[in-house]
Amino acid sequence: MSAVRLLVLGAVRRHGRAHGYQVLNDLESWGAHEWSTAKPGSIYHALKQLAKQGLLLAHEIAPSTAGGPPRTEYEITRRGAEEFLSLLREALVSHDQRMDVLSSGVGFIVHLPRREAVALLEERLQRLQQWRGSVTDHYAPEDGPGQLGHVGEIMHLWVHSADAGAQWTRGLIERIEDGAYTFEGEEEPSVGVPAEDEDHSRHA
Amino acid sequence: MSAVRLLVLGAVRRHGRAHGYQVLNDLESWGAHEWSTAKPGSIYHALKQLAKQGLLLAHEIAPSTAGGPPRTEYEITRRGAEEFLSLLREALVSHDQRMDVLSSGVGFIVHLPRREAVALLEERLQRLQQWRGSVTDHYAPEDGPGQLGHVGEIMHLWVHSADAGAQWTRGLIERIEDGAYTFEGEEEPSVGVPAEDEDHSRHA
DNA sequence: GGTACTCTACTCAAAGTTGAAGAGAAGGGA
DNA sequence: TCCCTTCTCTTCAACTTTGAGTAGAGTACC
Repeated sequence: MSAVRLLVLGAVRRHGRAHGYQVLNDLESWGAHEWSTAKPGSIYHALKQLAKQGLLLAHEIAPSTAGGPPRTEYEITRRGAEEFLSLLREALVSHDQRMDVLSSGVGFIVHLPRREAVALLEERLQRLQQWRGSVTDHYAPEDGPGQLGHVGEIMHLWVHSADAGAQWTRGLIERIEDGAYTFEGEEEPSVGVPAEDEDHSRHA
Repeated sequence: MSAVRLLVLGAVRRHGRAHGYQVLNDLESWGAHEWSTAKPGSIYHALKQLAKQGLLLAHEIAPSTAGGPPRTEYEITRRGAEEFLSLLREALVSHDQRMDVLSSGVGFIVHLPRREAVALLEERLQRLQQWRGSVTDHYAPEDGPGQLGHVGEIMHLWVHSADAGAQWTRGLIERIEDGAYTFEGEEEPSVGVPAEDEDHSRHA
């Protein structure tokens, strides 16, 4: 899964209607050019592909002043919005070793209801755990331990990073459960709100 | 930088001469199919490209039994070996958010002299540190802290992962300095060796 | 001795990514 | 006014990656 689709879809969604350069600027303002593969080429390409697949609707705009490049505005479709949510869920849940996917997911996390966000992050924890197990298995089969030599350092690296990822995820879950940020369907900025009624049965 | 070139070059180097399928199996035996993008398509493609660029030499093998696909064996060239070392150094040093590059680097680290390995990892530490700084800068400019909202979680994620990476790197440096593993130019399996004479001026 | 499975070995079209470049408009100073 | 730079907006060729497909050869069962 590439982060670009999620990023582009999310950016267009925010604007209602946007052309490539706006999307570009949006992503830049989020710092996305630092941590993702979203460069002009990829973005314009993604816009075209998404339009071809019916997830965006392309409107050709004839430039009023005559001259200038033919610009195209894009609008998100119903299917596009669905795809956005589905990519977002996938990004939060999956242990994809590429951090840009996760970062994008975090960037859009407030577009989900608070409860779902927590549930997805908990699913993420489980998958991390499971993957950690599969790594240690793969590198310590029946030949006994310590036979690996320096290649065992690769396993070490992955385990270390899985643990760090899990720790970060737990921190985020905690902050969200404590009422940080404003999620989909919530109105008030949640500063110092007491536990909400509908929320007292978390972890159910 | 893609991990595939390094991986393929390293695999061919080990064998002296290898065809695509051997490389594939090699990588699989290192678990590389789990943590890298090295799939059959990428590997065959990389072999062809590397040959085209003069880093590998292609030998067409006419199949003895007549029939079967036309297989090609590859041999590493002098320039290929140089490129291998250069990619390896880059992989160890660069903070490339893709872990497959680092993993490949670790997998080949013993093909460098012990001293150089340590030096490169120390360089890596510095770069991580520097990058960590640039992330916190980007997300906390002049608008005062705490204005970020949930997007600040992205920064949190990156900082967390930079710290985890640094910690792992320090651990590896320590193990290497303590004599673990056998590096380029060393003969004996280094169990319990005392500090070597040529090595007492590390950190110079 | 057929048929089903797995292993060896490679190819290809479609999609994604990179890095550079193109071309008009807008500002600003000599 | 003319030139220079910077900003807006997009395209393109070259390269890489993906995911599925092709195809022969061993082997193993019943």
